[in-house]
Amino acid sequence: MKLDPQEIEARFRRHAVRVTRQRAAIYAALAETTSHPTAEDLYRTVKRQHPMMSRNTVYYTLGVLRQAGLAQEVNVGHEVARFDGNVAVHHHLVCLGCGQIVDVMDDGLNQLAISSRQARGFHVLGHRVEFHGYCADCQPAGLSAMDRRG
Amino acid sequence: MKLDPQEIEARFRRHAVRVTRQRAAIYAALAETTSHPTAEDLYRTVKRQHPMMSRNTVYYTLGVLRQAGLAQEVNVGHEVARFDGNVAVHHHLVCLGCGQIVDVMDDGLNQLAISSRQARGFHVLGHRVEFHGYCADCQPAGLSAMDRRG
DNA sequence: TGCTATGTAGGAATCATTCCTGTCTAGTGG
DNA sequence: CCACTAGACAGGAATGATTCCTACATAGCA
Ligand SMILES: [Mn+2]
Ligand SMILES: [Mn+2]
Ligand SMILES: [Zn+2]
Ligand SMILES: [Zn+2]
Repeated sequence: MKLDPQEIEARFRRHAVRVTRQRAAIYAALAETTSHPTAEDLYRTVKRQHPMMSRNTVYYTLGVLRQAGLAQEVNVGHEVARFDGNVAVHHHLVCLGCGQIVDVMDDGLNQLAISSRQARGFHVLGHRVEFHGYCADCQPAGLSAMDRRG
Repeated sequence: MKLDPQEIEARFRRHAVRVTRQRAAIYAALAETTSHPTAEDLYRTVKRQHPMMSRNTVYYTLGVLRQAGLAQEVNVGHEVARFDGNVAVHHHLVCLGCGQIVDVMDDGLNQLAISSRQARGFHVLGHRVEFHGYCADCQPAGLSAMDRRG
């Protein structure tokens, strides 16, 4: 959904992030999609309105947004970094075929704990769950509807 | 624990992996540790016994072992790839301070499911849970024992 | 024991990300 | 409203893990 420039500016100020055209454009591109774009995706998107935009600014800005808590990095497998403007606690479902990443909002998953015996003295701060499988468009041919049940 | 060369050869043959000194050495180094080493770690370890070993062979072999189901890649954050000779289904606990990765074997975590409403037509094959926090050696100074409870 | 598909060593190439440097400007205080 | 300065920007160079390429070696098999 389209994000009001005023709202973007308000969020930046609330998080002590300096307001610039480039940042607003990058954040808008990130926050208005649920596709978990790469830095390069954002660069291409934003370059349409800002032809002078450099990749460096995209990377730098993503770092700033991340530190400010306005964005997070999502890592799937060892592919290029993908970014998420949704900073609510949530998890992901990844298609092994086309690489798309879908949000999974599920309170149950947010409650996962680890037994203290397994915690090995760690102070655990959080966790991340990543489901993988094939999306409807990528189901391998040999996979029948029956196999898909459950 | 030390792994018998005979056992290594047996596993290779069972998984239709050609037996070479280099592979046996790489697999031994990987399977005898629980530290989830990087390719570079394995290269350095194995190079002591095999001075001619090339990095390429390490990468190539890790690919072969992975396809054969004798190793898996573990990705934490966007750091360099780490490898795991433990192919049983299990999860990980990552220290945000020193980067160490500890195995978490917990049947409960292996049972996680996703509601069909959230599955969005995906055929889900598996999932991965990654806990993060600070290990005993890396607990931030400001963190008291009280905070650590729970 | 020889053949052939595969593996290996070493070096070049790739490419996402980071680093560097010289402008430029948002925010601020006078 | 103006000037100052910390921080942001563009563009290009550097980095570094991983992959690619190629000529030589060897495991597995008849
Ligand atoms: Mn998300
Ligand atoms: Mn493990
Ligand atoms: Zn797909
Ligand atoms: Zn630690």
